[in-house]
Amino acid sequence: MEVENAKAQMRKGILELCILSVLSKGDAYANDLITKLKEAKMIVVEGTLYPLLTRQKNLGLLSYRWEESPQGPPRKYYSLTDKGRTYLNELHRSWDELVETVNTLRN
Amino acid sequence: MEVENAKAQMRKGILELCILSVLSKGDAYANDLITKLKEAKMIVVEGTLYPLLTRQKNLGLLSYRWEESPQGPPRKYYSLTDKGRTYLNELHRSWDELVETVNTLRN
DNA sequence: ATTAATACCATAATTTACAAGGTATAAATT
DNA sequence: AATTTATACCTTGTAAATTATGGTATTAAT
Repeated sequence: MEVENAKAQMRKGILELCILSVLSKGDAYANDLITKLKEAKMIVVEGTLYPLLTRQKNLGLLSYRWEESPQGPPRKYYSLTDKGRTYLNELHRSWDELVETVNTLRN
Repeated sequence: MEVENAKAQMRKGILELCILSVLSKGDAYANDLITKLKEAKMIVVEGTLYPLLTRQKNLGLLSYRWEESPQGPPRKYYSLTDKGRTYLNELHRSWDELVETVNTLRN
């Protein structure tokens, strides 16, 4: 049980990196993101995702446009901005450093 | 600035793994840990470390003994228990999975 | 006796993810 | 025409964690 908690903790803070990574490969709306992240075993729920997307948009990392849905209300498609792309690169560097750090401590 | 925040976020939840990793190589007291983690570029502050050590001790992952200091008050040396060692192995597995997940999303 | 260095710990505030619930749109069903 | 179903976005309250801050205690040196 404790391990589950630890895994959840580890995932925190990496979500941002994962979301931007998915968007770097193509625009997506919320459900796309949830599906793709779940496929990669990175679990996210709506209540976590929506505020995060809004925050990234407010920071200028993302933009969005409305698009009709084949069924139901319109979808908000998010797109990585130039600023977001730059930021993602920095995140990737930080992530690599972190992996290196853990390896160092681990031996 | 935003990147710094993100880096801090990423570090969260990985601290536990790092602390146990350091202790797996030998007993240490709080300042030892801070020094060694800082050397590996994993920044920790006292206010984070002490509650974490206490929690891990309460979970039975760590034990401790008092030892005289050459200067100043006695030191609390923490030691990994058998349970802690088992737990650390599980954390390592979780960490490897997480690295794999991020790699998948990243391409 | 006072100061300085070391060390442990507790409390309050901020931040974050998550659970839960709410609102709205469009198509299909009755 | 009205209701149901599926989809989609969003908000609020709660629980958990880190961090900032400050406090207490011990030892040695001044």
